[in-house]
Amino acid sequence: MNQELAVKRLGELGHGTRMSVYRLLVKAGNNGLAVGDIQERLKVSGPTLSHHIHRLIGAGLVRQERDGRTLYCFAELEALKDVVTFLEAECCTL
Amino acid sequence: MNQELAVKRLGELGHGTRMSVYRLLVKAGNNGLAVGDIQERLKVSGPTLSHHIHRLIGAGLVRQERDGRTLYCFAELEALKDVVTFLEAECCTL
DNA sequence: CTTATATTTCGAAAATTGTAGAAATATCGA
DNA sequence: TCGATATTTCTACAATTTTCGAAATATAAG
Repeated sequence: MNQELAVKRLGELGHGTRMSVYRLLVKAGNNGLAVGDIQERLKVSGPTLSHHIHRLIGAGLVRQERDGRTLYCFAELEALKDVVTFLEAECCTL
Repeated sequence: MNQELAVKRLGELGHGTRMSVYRLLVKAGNNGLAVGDIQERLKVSGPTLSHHIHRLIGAGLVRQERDGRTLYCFAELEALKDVVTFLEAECCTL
């Protein structure tokens, strides 16, 4: 994990809506959560939610799988764990 | 640690220059680092550096102490540790 | 094939962020 | 007091981000 990637992931999680999306996905676990379900829980428009989800995907923090008309989203837990490892190693006294 | 504060801190660290500043300060430890020394290491103008340092201060991640004409900056390690604790507790499977 | 559902892409406006030159402030030393 | 050093504040501009309505795409069901 290099600084550039860690910074990118931190930046994406440094936004209330995206953090809320990520936490919902973590809680949803292996079942994942449909985009529509996320939208129902957080109150944000479809286009806005889609935008944020795609930023999370771009940072490797979220993955999607389609099932028919429904797109399920999943948290990429390893991606966040790598960030935490980076922070502990590089930012907590050296 | 609530989500709002965690998000704020994550957002501030989600910027290359600010992350570099923070890491330099962590490495500097109890001696801290003068603003001028930071500026010498990272290549960025005074006003820009000042701006970023003040954002880190606003998030509680950095503290300053003046000694004569020199302003020393210090990393607030506990602030980051709290963020890490938040991430581990809230974002790594529940 | 037509309609309904799920989600994205397009396009555009408002807000925020990042940047640095110029000027201002703070402190020291002569 | 005057000049030098350290840093900030002011100001303004460019770039990015955030947001969402409208239109487009994808898939399923009838």
